[in-house]
Amino acid sequence: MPSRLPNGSPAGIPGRPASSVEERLRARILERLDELGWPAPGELAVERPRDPAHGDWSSNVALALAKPLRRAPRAIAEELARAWQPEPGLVDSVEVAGPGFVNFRLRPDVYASALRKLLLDPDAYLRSDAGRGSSVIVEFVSSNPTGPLHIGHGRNAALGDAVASLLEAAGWSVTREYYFNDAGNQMETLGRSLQARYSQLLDPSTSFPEGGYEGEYLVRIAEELRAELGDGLIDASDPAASLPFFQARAAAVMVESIRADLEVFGVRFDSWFNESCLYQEGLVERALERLRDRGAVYESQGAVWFRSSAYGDSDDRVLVKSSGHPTYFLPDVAYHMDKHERGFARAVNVWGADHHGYVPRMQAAMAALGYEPDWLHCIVYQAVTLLEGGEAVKLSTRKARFVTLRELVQEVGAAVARYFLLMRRADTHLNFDLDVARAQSDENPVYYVQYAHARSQSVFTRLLAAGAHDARDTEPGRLAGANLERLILPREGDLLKLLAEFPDLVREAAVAREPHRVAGFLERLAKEFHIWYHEVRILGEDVELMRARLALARGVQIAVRRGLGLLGISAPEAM
RNA sequence: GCGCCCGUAGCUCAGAUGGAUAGAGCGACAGCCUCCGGAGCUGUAGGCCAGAGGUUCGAAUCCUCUCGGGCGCACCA
Repeated sequence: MPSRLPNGSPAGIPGRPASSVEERLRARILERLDELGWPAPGELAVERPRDPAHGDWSSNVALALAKPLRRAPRAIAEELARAWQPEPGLVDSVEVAGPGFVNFRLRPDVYASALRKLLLDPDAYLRSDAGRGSSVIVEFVSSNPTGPLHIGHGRNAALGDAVASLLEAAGWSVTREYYFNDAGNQMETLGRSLQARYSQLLDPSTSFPEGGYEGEYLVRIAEELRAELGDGLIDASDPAASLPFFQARAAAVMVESIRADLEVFGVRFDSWFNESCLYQEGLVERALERLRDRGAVYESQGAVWFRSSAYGDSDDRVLVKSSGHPTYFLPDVAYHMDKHERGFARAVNVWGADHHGYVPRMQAAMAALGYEPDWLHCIVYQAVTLLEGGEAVKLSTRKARFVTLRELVQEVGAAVARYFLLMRRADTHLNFDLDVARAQSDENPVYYVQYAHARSQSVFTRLLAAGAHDARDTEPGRLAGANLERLILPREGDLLKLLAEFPDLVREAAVAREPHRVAGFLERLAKEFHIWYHEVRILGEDVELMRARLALARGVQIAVRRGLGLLGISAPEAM
């Protein structure tokens, strides 16, 4: 995954959409440097300046070349601007400003043709080639089925799914996988807890195990069990004999319930992976052997250790306890080895902040196994605080006072829940304000974006209702043929430029694995759309102008729908 | 004690690979519906980017330290 893209070949820089305006301008700049006999700078910034007075696009090329050329940046910029040949295709004017910025204004038809491409084939328009078709496995949620999913799992699910979608848009072949720890002693505790709940139905004085899962959901499962199979599930002379049954039952019910919760949330996995398979197929032992072969393992005090400190971790880690049982870590290494052996070119994990300490040891294991340093990427997200009435609602699986993901979705809807969980950077703490999420008002940013989509739809509906046009006149393919030169208002230019940024934004968000950038873009786009909508009348007597404006509205609508789609959020045609 | 994340407007947060005068939403205040959806639009106020040094043409951004907040430091998972 190139986080930094090579500047070498003007013809086609890998990873950038070939059709993107930024890409074309970047290529053109590099051509000019080549003509002048100047080197390409190591890092070339081409970006949209905040201040429109600085042009459509701006580059730091002269500043970056100041050192290698040993000349003043301003002089370099001026020479570059002078050498710029008049050209029909892309650049309209070049200016030098400030300490040596080179500012470009592009020909309007550049943006018009970008809109046409968006209308004709949105998939192709948005698709970049950063992934080049190679495969990546995105593992997320992977919560142990000891209780219902809560809002923290929701952040994980929303992030993992959105990152997966972004990677797909960036040209990766993506597998979404859920890793299910069905072999650990948490599952045993779960079984014991269920068994105790069942016993309590028969004899309320039965004690509940220390550290058990106290949630109400286990009482319900116990009641179902009793209704279904009666009172005789526990042999009084040998209570332990029934434990595996309760464990299996509890696990099966919980997994199904998690799957259903995720379904309601709009998240589906391609694959569910059971930890127990790793043991059954001997992968755990093989992982240990592989580490041993590489000289990364030693024994001490009756335990087997991984020399992780030799691979960047702060301490060595136990793989096999002196009891002879593996730690949690060893099967996890085996699991990642399995991902690698399944042929994935990259792996992405989505982990809660409470696991951030495991990143160095897992990376150490990957290094010891000889994998590329960036084969595994861990996205670590910070905690979610649920606020209601200005107060934090405490979350705790064990103590059972919490709002489940399912309740949250029922309360505010999947769209709002997902948007709120994705609109902030993963590495900041997230305050999820239930009161704002519940509000169907201008407090709620989701509706602002969705409204842009619904609002443009209503224009098409209105047009058709008037009777003079048929449905084909509102089709994107048809509208691509509109005379877009009629879009001469500054607002229309702003919208067109914003739409032209979209492909690069999607690629950058994918490469950085940061879905919140998409949310930010959608809010900007919706804002520009609403301003424009307020300023102009789309439907009117001048049919040519109307068609141009319909094309723009359609382009915005498609971009909003695609962007929301990347976040796993619906784009309603009416609200 | 050590490690990771965070500290930007009253609140919640963006600020891309260091770039030009620090941004948005909400809240507050003042406005806009004979007009395609007012879940909208316009304007005003609000900042020593936690603090102190350093690197450089240039720092909210990189480095060091201090102070705050969160999380993690198991032969648990």
